[in-house]
Amino acid sequence: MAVTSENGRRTRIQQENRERILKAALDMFSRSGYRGTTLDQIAAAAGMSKPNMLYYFRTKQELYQTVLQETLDDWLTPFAKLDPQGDPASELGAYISAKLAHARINPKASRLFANEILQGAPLLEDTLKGPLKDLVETKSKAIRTWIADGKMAPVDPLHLIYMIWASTQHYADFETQMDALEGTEPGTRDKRFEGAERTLFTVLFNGLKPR
Amino acid sequence: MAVTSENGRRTRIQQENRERILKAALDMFSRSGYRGTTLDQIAAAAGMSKPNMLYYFRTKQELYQTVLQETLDDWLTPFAKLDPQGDPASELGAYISAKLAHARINPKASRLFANEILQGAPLLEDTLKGPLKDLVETKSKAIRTWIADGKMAPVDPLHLIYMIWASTQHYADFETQMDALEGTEPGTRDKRFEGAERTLFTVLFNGLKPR
DNA sequence: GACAAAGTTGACCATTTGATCAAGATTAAA
DNA sequence: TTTAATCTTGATCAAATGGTCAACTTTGTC
Repeated sequence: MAVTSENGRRTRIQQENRERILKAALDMFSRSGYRGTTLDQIAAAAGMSKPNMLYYFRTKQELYQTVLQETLDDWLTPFAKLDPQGDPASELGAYISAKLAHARINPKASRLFANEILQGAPLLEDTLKGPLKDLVETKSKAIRTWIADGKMAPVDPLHLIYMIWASTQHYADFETQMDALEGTEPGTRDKRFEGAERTLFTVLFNGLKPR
Repeated sequence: MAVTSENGRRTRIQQENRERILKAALDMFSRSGYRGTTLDQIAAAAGMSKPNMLYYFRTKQELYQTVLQETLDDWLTPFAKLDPQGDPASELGAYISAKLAHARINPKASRLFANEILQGAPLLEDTLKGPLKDLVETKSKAIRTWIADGKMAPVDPLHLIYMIWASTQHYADFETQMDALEGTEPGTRDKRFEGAERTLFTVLFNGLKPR
């Protein structure tokens, strides 16, 4: 018997437990990767027995894919909002801010995603080659238009996008390294994100000014 | 009996086999991480039996640490070469080129490193908090001097360093994503690295011009 | 060529881990 | 309160995996 009835409705308990499990799974998978995480760990973190957890997600794969899919949606949203009608400074600025906010608020999602890409993205291939690719092409076109209109310096849109992704996600994915370099006194993390935004704005805006 | 004699000298066979094992280990660990890689896989990739491999590296940990340490040295070298006496454009330019070259030629080393940081860098903590931290502080000082001398725009050195690390390493760590977005026809990869260098130079140099 | 050291591996072991199952406990609708 | 569906878990299993060992082969030195 499936855990959700045919009509797809979920009981109160299902709702709560699925949520607890997915949260625990994100915690563990984002830190240790798929193979590095055990079902026992997730079950313990979710505060229930392993068989009970497997009552909600039948296999480790299914659990992992569910977590991954949910984080991926978060990841795509801000990029889709980039508006070709706006001007580059405010649009790219808003995008950078959104990406940094995501790295600050939900670093685990970013790490899970990074982990998956590092392993060769076996489960992400379809999304990357489909929806993401389409999105990238659309946004690249917008950037090219901005350039043609003399609103920003001529740079390859693709590499500009990579640069923004890289230097924002870095604050989530490499947080361990930054903590080691800067220490972890309270407040350090917030200051870091402020500094990141200031520096990215300075470099990118001056760097992309039309000339 | 240890695999290397007390005098630390290695036989011809030891030399060759260690090298083969380390290469195979880097291949596997960089793709699948520590937990995701099995000794059987590494032994097979190295073309020898598992017990024989364990004759050269007594445990999986020891093998992993050896690989990690070797890649780490590569990672640190170009950064150490950044010369405060030079001018920012040529020094940072050379550094960016070196980092991109490293990402192009040895992406596996970069991925192994990224993997380790993502997992919380349990084995790298000492290096990060010691040698790397010292290096970062030294180079930050150099950048601050450049700024004080009016040779470049005022930006937080730490975040500038992060930005350079992020946007160069990205070309190794997220290669899978880029391949999915751009396809994998022959030549694509080389063109990508050219475009990366061009774009990074444009954005960073214009972005960091003194004003 | 003799022989000690170095190198090699099939067979095996103990532990970990994803998954199953039967049996019991809880929940909610009537 | 009854009862069927839902929820929960201890016990258990089979496969995978890190590591050991004894026996055998190869290498290099005299």
